Amino acid sequence: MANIASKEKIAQRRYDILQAAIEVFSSKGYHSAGVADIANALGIGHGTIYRYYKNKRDIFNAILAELLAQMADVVQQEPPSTDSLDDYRQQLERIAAHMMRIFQQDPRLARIAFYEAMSIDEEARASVDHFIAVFAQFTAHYMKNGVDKGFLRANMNQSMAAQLITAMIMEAVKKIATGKDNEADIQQWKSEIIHFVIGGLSAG
Amino acid sequence: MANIASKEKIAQRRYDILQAAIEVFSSKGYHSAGVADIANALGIGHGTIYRYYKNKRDIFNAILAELLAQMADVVQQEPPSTDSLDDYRQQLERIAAHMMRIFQQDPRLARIAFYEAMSIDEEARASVDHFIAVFAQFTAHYMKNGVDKGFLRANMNQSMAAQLITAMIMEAVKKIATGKDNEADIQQWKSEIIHFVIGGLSAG
Amino acid sequence: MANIASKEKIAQRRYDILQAAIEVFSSKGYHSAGVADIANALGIGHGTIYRYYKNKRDIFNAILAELLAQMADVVQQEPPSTDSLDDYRQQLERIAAHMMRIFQQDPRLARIAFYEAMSIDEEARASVDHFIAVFAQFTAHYMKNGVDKGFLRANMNQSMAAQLITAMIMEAVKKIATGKDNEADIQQWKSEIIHFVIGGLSAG
Amino acid sequence: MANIASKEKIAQRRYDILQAAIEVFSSKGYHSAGVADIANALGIGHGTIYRYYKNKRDIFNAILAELLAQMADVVQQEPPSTDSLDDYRQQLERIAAHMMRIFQQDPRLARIAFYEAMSIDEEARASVDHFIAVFAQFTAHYMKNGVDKGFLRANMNQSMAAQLITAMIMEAVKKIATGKDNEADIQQWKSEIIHFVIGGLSAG
DNA sequence: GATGAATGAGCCTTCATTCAT
DNA sequence: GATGAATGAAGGCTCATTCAT
Repeated sequence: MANIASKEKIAQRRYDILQAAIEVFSSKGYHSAGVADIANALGIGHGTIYRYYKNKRDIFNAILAELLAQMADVVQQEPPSTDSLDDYRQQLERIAAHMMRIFQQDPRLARIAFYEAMSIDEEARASVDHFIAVFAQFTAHYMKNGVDKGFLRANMNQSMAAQLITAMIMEAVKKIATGKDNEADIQQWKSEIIHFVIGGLSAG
Repeated sequence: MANIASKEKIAQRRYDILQAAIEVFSSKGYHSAGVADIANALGIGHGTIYRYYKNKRDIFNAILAELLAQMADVVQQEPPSTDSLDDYRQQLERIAAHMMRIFQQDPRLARIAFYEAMSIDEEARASVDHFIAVFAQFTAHYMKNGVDKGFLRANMNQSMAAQLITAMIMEAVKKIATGKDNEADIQQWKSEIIHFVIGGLSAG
Repeated sequence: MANIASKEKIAQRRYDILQAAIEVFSSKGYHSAGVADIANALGIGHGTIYRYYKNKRDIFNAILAELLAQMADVVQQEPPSTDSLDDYRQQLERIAAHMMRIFQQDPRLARIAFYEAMSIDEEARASVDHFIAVFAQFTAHYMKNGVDKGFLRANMNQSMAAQLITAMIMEAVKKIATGKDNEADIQQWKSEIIHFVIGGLSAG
Repeated sequence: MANIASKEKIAQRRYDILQAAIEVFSSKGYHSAGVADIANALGIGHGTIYRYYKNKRDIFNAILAELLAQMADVVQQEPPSTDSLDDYRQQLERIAAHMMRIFQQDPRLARIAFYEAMSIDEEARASVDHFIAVFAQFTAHYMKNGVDKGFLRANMNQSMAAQLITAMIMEAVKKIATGKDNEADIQQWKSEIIHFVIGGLSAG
């Protein structure tokens, strides 16, 4: 029992550190932020941090992993295929909405994933790139399904198209995280993306 | 005469340092790269660097400024308006091609502009963001023209649409810089973007 | 309790660093001395120094402030006025003796206050100059009292006379700190100063 | 002939550099001043300086040597002995006046001799100290003469008294150089010093 | 378990000096 | 003779990480 309580406490501490680190990394940037800044934000000794994370880099990893897992959920919750253009449109809307919601809830994550992670080291960048690639692969998969079923046009480079759609979604995500876009704006971002995708991809 | 020769030499040295810095910054990242690395790459003393640039940050600024100027040329060389959907399509193609060419010629610049610059400090990030915003404004302007002339649909958020187009172009640019895409791939990227834009925006 | 012990330790460390810095600054000079020299003298890492003082200059400031405070005590412990030439003579003796004792105990301080401080920057110099000025003002004040009470001659420039007395005391101080003067020498220095002052200032 | 002209030119250049160095060293301080600052002040290349002086330290040496020589003149022009208290008083006045004039003409020298020189290295400090000692020895010599001839009291430490007189003169010199004392002030400084010395030393 | 004192690798930057032109 | 480009020693300072308490 004590063990369980202890485990919960540990988990809580790890979580608290992560939250503080998100705040610190997103406001000062990974390189300018010090481990001591994170500890200060929590009112704990900075040595304590090292009892929960191997090092500064490890904290960032944890943030990133958690965020990427959250983002991965977006596609994993989707049915692997749709049966009509309208179905696909709705799926696209759900995915975009879901993705935007993550960053609307915690806009600081956008800076961490899209800016800081890209300049720490090869591994961090690869980690994000890999997620984006996987996301794009899902998208490509949806499109292949649409082509196979005939509701999307065949003469496209599915991979590239998927990457462009992904880029549009990510762009909207960044803008929503960065700016002060409200719910109506989010609807518009989705609407504009849908226009491009449906208009650009639909068969005939 | 001596003065002219000297000025040329100085310009050459500044250029050499910039090139070495591009290599070093893009391969190790701004933060991990030292001024000494740049000097070593050139086989000169690191003190010499400071005769040509105020400090490490100043070198990065120069790289960024040069690159953004090059990118700004892309839209500044374009006519401010087009008269038909086909004209617009061609303009879009030119812009995308031009932009991709810059990074195809020196792919290292992509990492510098899109990754490193975002994590150095507020100023560097703002500098890139501002360029992107201006670029998107040009795009928005082209679209307003199309709406006014009736060859683009009126029911769009011009600003958002412009930003999404910009995001697609930048995405293609990054991919071309990062990957080993050849001329054919570049054609395809353009083609896919055109499909999205024309399909998604055209009237009727 | 732990806190108190900690505070004591911190105070001790600050004191140790100050002592080492006095040694290093007085033997090599402020400019030639490195923070690493101070750390080496203590057998500690140089980074440790920065936990106790903001920077090299701050260490010097602390030494100087401490010394000037000690010197300020000399006059602040004196009664503001005396009633006879003999009283005044005795006061002068006390002041000179007190001042000389400070530097006899730690001769290295003389170099720091009178030589190094003068060449670090405007602020350090002003700091010493200000102290000297205040000291001279006290002296001038004592003299005005003597003139008012009639035991010192009226036809003098009190400010200048005070500055000259101060200069004599400081000169003796420097000589005592620099040389290997013993107790007897100190008595003589005092005696000679008294001769000048009493002989030069006494009324009638 | 060409040689003579050349020698004159060289001498002129050395002199110009010295003057510029006096300005630069006295305004920024020896350590903060760069060789380039001196060259800039003259509008010449900083490499040129090294054709006239071995190094930065050598320039300072030259300034100091020149100044000390000038100061040495003050006592060397004096008769080795005087025959009455009044003669001695007049000699003292001449010496003080002469010394003050040097620094009134070029107040920048005060900072160089009394402040900067003390913190460069052992040699520079020794150089100034040696001059002061020699100056004090002359003064002591004058006093021994006075004691021998009976117009100065015998019960004094001639060396210390001489050093105190020297200190007073140097103090007045510094004040005159630092402040904006006019001719009348200079007279007063002399007057106050005389009062101390004559009052403090005269026999009976 | 928590703490924060200690550490030193590492990096930017300055500037006196040299020397090829 | 004059120049200023090049150099690299030198040093101040930061901060991630360790570990004794």
